[in-house]
Amino acid sequence: MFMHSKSEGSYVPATRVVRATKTSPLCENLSALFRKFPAERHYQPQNTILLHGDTADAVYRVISGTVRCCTIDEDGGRQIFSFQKKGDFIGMSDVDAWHFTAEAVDHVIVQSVPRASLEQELAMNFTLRMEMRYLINRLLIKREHQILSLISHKAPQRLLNFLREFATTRSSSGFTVLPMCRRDIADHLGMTTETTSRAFGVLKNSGAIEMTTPDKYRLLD
Amino acid sequence: MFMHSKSEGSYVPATRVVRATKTSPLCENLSALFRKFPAERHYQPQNTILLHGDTADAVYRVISGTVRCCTIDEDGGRQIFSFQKKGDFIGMSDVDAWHFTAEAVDHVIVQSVPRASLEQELAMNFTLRMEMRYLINRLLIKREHQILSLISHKAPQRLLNFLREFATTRSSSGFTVLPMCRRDIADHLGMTTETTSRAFGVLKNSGAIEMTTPDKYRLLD
DNA sequence: CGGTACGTTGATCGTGATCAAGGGAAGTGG
DNA sequence: CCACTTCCCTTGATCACGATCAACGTACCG
Repeated sequence: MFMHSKSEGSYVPATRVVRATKTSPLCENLSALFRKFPAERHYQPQNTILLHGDTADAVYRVISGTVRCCTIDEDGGRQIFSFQKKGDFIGMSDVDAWHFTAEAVDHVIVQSVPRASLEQELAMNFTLRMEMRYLINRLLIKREHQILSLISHKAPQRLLNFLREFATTRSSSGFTVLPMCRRDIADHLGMTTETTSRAFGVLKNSGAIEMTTPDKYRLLD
Repeated sequence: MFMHSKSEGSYVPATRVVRATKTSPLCENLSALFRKFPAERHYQPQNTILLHGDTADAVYRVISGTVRCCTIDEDGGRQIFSFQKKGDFIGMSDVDAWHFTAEAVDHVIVQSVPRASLEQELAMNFTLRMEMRYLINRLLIKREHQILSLISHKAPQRLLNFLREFATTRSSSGFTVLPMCRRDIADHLGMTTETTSRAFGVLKNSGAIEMTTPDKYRLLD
C-alpha cells in the first residue's frame, strides 16, 4: 500500500524552493541594442527558431510567446533546458555555433541582433559587457539549481517548483496558462508524461494547486 | 529475479558517451595573467578554499591536487558540480559573490589573481575577454550535459562516463588514481555511496574497468 | 467521420534509496 | 603493543518512486 494519499494537505511543500534567481536584471545597454534592430520575426507553433550546430550569427529576444530551448541526445531523448518568454534573451552565451535548438511553443515573435553588431558594441561598451556577464552567470547558476533539483527533489516537488517559477514570470495574479503540452513539461523536468500527469494529480489532491483545465492552474497555500 | 547479471560483457557501454568537451583551450592571455601572480597557496585535505556567499575577490588556478566545487542545499544534500585539477580555473564566472564552495580533496596548491587585477586586464584585453567567454560557455555546456546525463543514463553508465572523462584529464596511460572518496563521487553523480559502490561492481563484472584497489582503476575495451 | 494528438488512469516492473550489517585500514590512548 | 574508535568500502534485504506498457476519453482537423 504505497499509493499517493488522496487526503488533503498531505503533500509537504515549500521550505526548499529553489532560491529564486533575483528579479531579472535591467540590461539597459542590451535592450538599447535590440531597439536598434526593431524588425520582428514570427514563428508558428513547433517551428525551429535556431538549430543546434548552426552558426550563431545572431542573438534573440522574445517579444511574445514561449520558446523552448532544448537538446536531443543520440537516443532520441530530449531535454528542455528552459522556456523563454517575453523579454528573455536567447543565444547570448554561444560564441560560434549554437549548442542547443530553440523552437516556438506557441505563436512566437522575436527580435534579433546580428552577431557582428553585438560584437562591435561589446568591444566598445563596458556596461554591455558586464550585463552579458551577469546574464550568463545567472544562466549557469540556474543550470546548477536544475541539477540540484533533479537530484534532491521528487517529481511532484519539481513540478511545483516549476509551476511557481513559471507563475512569477507569467501571470501577475490569479490563474496561469501553460502554453506547452505535458510532453514539454516532462522533458523539462526529466520525467515521462505519465509521471507529469500524476504529479499534477498529487499537487491538486494535496491542495497545492487548483486547476480548471489541463492548461490553467493557480497556486494555493 | 532482477539482480545484476554477473556474466562477462553484459553491460552495454559506449555509443552514448557525453560528447566530450574539446581539448582544453589554451587561454594564453589568462595564463599570462596568472604568471604575474606566482604566489602559491596550500590547502590540506577537506579545507575550504572559497566559501559560497563570500565576496568573489579573486580567481584561482589549480597548480596541483584536486578541488571539489559544490553547493549544499537546505536539507543538507550536497551536489559536487565538478572536480578541478591541475591547470583548471576556478571562479571565473562569478561577478560579485561565490555561488558555490570550493574545497581541497587532497593536498592542493593554487595560484590566485585578485579580482581587481583581472577586471583591469579584462577592460583592456580583447583576447582575454574572448578566452573568458569561451571558458564560461564551455562551463555552461558542461552543466547541460550533466543534466542530460542525469536524466537519460543509469547509475553504472554515469559512473563510466565520469571515469572516462576523469581518466582523460588525469592519467596519460595505465591506471588512474581516484583522489576522492565514494561519497564525493556519489555526490557528483547524484546517487548514494551504496549505489556508487554497486555501480563499480557492475562495471568490473561487465569488463568495462579493472581495479586493483578501490581508488585505482583502468579502462578496458 | 475516421485519424491523430493530448491528457489521464491503471497495472506491473526495475532502478536505486534506505536500512542494516560487517570487514579493513588508520589513528588514538591505555 | 593492543584495545578502541572511526572512517571508508562493500554487500544484503526491502521498499518507494517513477518508467513502461496498455487502455480510454476528448478535442481538433482534414
